[in-house]
Amino acid sequence: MPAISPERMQDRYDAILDAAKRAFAERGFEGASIAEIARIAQISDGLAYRYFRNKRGLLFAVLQKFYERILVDLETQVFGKNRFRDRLEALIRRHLEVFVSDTDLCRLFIAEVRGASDYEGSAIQEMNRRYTSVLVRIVKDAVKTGEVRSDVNPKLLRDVLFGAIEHLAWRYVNGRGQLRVAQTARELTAMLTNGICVDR
Amino acid sequence: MPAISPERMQDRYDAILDAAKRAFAERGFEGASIAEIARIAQISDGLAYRYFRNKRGLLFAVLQKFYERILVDLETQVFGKNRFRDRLEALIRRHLEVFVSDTDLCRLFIAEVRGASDYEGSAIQEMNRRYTSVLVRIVKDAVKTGEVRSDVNPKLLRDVLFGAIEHLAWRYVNGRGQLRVAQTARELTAMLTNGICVDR
Amino acid sequence: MPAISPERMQDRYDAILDAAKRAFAERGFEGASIAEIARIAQISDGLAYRYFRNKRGLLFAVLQKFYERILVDLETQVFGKNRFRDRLEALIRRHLEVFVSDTDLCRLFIAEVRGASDYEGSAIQEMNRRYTSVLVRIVKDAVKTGEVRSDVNPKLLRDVLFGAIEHLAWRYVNGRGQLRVAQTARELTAMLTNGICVDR
Amino acid sequence: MPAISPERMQDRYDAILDAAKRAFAERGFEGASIAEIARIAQISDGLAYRYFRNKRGLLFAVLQKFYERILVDLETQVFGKNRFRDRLEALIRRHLEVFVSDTDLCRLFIAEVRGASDYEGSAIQEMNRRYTSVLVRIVKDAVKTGEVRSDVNPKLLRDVLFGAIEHLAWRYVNGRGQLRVAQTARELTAMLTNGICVDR
DNA sequence: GATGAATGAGCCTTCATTCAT
DNA sequence: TATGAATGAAGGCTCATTCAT
Repeated sequence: MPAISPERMQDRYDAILDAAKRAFAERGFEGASIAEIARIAQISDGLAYRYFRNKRGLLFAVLQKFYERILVDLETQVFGKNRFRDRLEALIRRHLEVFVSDTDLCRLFIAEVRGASDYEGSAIQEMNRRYTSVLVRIVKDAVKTGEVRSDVNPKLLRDVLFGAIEHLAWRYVNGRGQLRVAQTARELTAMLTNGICVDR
Repeated sequence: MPAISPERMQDRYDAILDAAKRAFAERGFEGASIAEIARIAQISDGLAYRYFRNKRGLLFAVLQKFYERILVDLETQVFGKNRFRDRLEALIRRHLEVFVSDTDLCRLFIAEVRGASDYEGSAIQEMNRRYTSVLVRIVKDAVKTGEVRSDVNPKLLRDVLFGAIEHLAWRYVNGRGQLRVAQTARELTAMLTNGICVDR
Repeated sequence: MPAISPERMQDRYDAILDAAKRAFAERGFEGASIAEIARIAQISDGLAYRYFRNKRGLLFAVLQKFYERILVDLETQVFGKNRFRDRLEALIRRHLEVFVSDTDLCRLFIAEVRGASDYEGSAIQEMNRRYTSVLVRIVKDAVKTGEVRSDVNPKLLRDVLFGAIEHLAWRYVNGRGQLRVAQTARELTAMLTNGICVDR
Repeated sequence: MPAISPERMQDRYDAILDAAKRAFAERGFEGASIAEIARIAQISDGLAYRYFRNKRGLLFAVLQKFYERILVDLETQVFGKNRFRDRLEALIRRHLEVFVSDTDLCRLFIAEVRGASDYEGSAIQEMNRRYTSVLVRIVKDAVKTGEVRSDVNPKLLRDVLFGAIEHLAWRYVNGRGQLRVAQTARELTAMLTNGICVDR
């Protein structure tokens, strides 16, 4: 018989994760302290280290959970459509929406993790790969159906799309300007599918 | 009458800046210490605070100087061409080249400054604006000459292009993969000018 | 009626003691943790505190058991001889052998216990007293038989002998140099019995 | 011109060293904290790290200074005599006196340094070597003059003597029993020079 | 102007021990 | 009896910044 019930352990785990999410979101990784997180979660400092390897592991767990959630959402939205253009626009829209609904977590990932050395080979990187591979899959499908030209480089497109969105969402994430989700999704879809030049 | 000549002051300034550039490039902002920078520049710790407000100001000065240099290079390359496609490809190629020639400074900017709160309203941000506005200018010119469709959103294109390049250069900056400058410039130009779809 | 059989309790006790012996020997007292000992003994952390007062008590129990073993061995060897010189050499040889066969436990005792304040009045100290009193006994016997001068101070001799051996064994215990047991026993016996000076 | 005078630096250095000596002596190495030492020396915590590498370095510096002092004293006393027995007795007496006059430093060295891994190859070890080599020197001299038998192993004698003294002084150092310096010096000298046996 | 000594706040982590289950 | 979750104190060290010289 364990000293505490599995339910309570799970509650603790969730409480710590939630506290960390809030603290990291509000103050960033460096700015937040284990002591603060423990206080919010109403646990002792040391207990955090029983549930998570260290402060960094806590950050990764927060983002892991985040990615699990948005990955399911993305797949649901994208594969609910059949035509490539609809799928692409759905992907763009959904991805933009994440920046609106989870602004702090997005900033956290971009600012504190994606550029760090321990990102390489991490579980977060694997989640990111799965997330962006949704685009690669729909492009490959569309090449088969003839909707997309066969000489298109899917990985370049992936970089273009996710790089572009991150770039334009960054202003919003940092509290300046707004993010017109539907309109941007339409425009970006058109730009990528049709190109910007008059004649070709 | 100053105690030291203006020339010597400038030398000092340059020496500190150069030392900071090296230290920040090698160890990142947090990893570098004022003591180390002072040692490289062969000055005392305290003197650094006479030339720069604080460690952060030193970082900004390093990147300011960097931006001044690459801005001139970009304009030279881009406006040396006449046709829009050539200008676009030149811009992309030049921007990619910067990631190759100044890898550390690019990582520095992306990882340590662009996501920070003090970037907003800073001189660095202004330099970044000037740098990316080169693209906006050539697009507007091309709309006038009929090379680019008039319904293209220049700012969206700017985000797409610079976001895309940053995204694909990030792998290279972090030491994994290589950066095929010429080929990527060609492919990306084609993707943006022609679009990815077969019919439109 | 106990919840577990006395046999099982004894097994537990022995398992913990053995685990502690290994952990302390490998990492020293500070370096070893209760958690590690519990893991080796396949018990929980808390259970260790039912069998031993605390970490320190565990260490003392380990050394207590050790002393019980070497005390019997020493008496067997020493009192198997009749002449004083033979007894003395046997004692020295046996004592030196312990440093070779139980190097880690010797270091543990010397480094972590003998200099500590809680050694005073402890059961370990009592064991040590019994161990060293073997020398005192054979000296007193030898004074009666006329083998040893009656003005010899047995306690001073005890300090000289055990201090000397510890001093010369310390190098060996710490991994530098070797310990020539038989030769050292002979030389040391001669030095103490005959003295170092030519005339007297 | 330095920011503070060399005299003031030396004063600081001495103050820290003295504070450390007191703190270590009273509470042992672990028991003393940098904060406490800094408070006694009336400096800030951080400043201690400018004068000494770390807490361990501080301890070594304290003992280094101690050894320098007692080495000079020992040589003065020992080489003030001519005959071997007088020299030996002077060495023993002087060494015993150190345990009386600098009890805490002796305990510090024995308990906290001599058994530690960083002692090996340290400056302290070198000082210790010089200190004990005084005995080796007088023995070799005495072999030449015929006072000591030529088959005596000087290094074994060194271990016997210093090991013996440490052993018998340990009780005193730990506050139990007293240390009869003159009497012990006489007895020990006799024991070592004449041996303990009646006939040989 | 230049120095570098001095400051002191700040933070992660470990681990012996307790106690609810 | 046994578990192991929970506690929480404790401390060395770094480093940006200031200021006396």
